[in-house]
Amino acid sequence: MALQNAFEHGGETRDKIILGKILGTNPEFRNKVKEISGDITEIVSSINKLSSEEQESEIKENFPELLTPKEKIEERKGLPELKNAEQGKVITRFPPEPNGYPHIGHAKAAIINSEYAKMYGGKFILRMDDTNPEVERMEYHAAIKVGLEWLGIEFDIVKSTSDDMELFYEKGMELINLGKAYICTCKREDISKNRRERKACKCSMEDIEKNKKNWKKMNDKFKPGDAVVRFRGDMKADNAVMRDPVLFRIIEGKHYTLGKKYRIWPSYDMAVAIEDSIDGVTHAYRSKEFELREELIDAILDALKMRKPTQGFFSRLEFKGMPISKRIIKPLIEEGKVTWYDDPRLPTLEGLRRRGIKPEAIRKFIMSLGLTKANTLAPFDALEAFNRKFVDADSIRLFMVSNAKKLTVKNLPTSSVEIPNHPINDMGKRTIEIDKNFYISGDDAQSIKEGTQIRLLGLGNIAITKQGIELEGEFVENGEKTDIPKIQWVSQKTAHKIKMIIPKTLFIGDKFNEDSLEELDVFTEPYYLQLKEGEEIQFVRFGYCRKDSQNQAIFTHK
RNA sequence: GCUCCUAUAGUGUAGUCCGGUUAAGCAUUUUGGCUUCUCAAGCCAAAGACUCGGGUUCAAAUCCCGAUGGGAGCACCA
Repeated sequence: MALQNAFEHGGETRDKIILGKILGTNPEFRNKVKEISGDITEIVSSINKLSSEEQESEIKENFPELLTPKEKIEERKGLPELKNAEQGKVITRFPPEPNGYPHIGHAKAAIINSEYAKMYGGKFILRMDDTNPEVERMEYHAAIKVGLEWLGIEFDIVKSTSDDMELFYEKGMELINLGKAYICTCKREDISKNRRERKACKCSMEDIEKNKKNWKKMNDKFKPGDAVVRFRGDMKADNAVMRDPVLFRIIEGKHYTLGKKYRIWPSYDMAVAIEDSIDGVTHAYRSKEFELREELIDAILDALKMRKPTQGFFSRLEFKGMPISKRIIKPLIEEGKVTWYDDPRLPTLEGLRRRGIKPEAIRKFIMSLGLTKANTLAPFDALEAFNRKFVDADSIRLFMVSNAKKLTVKNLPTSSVEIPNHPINDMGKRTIEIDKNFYISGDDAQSIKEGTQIRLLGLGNIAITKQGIELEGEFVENGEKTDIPKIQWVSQKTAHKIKMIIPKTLFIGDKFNEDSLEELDVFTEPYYLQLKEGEEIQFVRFGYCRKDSQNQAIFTHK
């Protein structure tokens, strides 16, 4: 063994390493460490005296099997195992609030939870967490559904938290009757101040009868802000969330599905605790800003003697320079700095879709990030790499020239060429009508020298006879030379002009990048018009792009 | 300020729970090479990491203590 190690590490080994290896493979030696370590030191020093050639021949002679390369360790596939999980009995859930457009962060929560359900052959619930009528809208509700559908996520149950309003009241009443909750009529600022200073207010001293009366008053007399229901936690707790948090409050706004039917609404903690418990959720995973709520949710369920789910947390996912929060995106839209939530510079699902990112790539990408709690500020190119793999196999290759320069070619033998749509896969061919007038890219035109040859891809070699603002060339019969620039081209007579949109990082540091959207006028082949909207294409030597419309393409990535 | 979470190559992670069979695996990025009528894809190779300081131990990325960096909570938002 020592011999092998020495050989693998440049002819030198160390006794500590060998000792570790022996104890690792043969745990029975672990209580005899003292006895064997002397032997090891001896063996190691004798081996280190040998030259590496001697070591090698020694191995060949006595232990030839050691020379076969070591097998690589296999990496764990998929997500880490769940605690307390039983095959077939796992229920997970994704509870978005319909208060905005879905983004990559939603995708992470939805994908992780749905993967877990799949992994254990369990069920997956979509629950619209709609307990704040002031900010929720049908528009967002619909957008979330569309986004999830696009991602290819399937649900066994779809519901809304507000379906269970009567149950919340029932449980709220129960908590009041148990003395585990009380009505607080203090001012908002005082509550906040007391929580900060860990002081109880006198409302918390009121008896159950008074609380019951006040609960009724919340339904009719009290105005929003006059009274809230608070959980009797522990005002001295280190975890600030436990300092008598709000369970119910009065909101008079119109709910997007229930209208004005209710005016007392449960808070997040109350709603999540009850819902997860009655929905049978076994594992509740959410992003880690909720970590402190774990204790509270358990406490609420304990007080009600209800079943508790296993909770877990993962880091938030954001991209460098791509804001996720409505607080930042909304003003950008209002100022016209981005067009809408589907702007390809945005990490919204709509934005990613429009940019040409495939749902499978998002799924793979998110799975690759794992369940870490360390902050993830992923670079976009990691997502791009996954996407490229999905997109490459069935992206039609088309010619496109930017900053077009004219090229006139003499002696062309044909008036049309047939070009395959994909270099490897059979995706058919297209025929391009040509005459002597071409466009080539400005960058290429500049680097070409007079008197040299170039190859127009799919067409043949051209000897350049004149360089300048416009180029001239002559067709070369047996264009066998391959060690020359090979460039894409477009026929002038059929050239189709489109706008190429290149999205870039939206923010540099925390400053809006004024050059985050580059627009180019480019020419492509008429075949572009026959492609479906939304199709992914690769403009040869330029990159992958998504057809946005007949006159516009969006650059996806290299 | 108080409380909690977190720290592995340029980047993202595996390994950490239960210390040794791995002088740290994978992906991405970068750089070379092969292949090619694309600067794509594919194939091969190279480069590159355990935040710092103590402690425990024969042995620490792994356990303990401390420091430092990053994030979150301290809402009648979720």
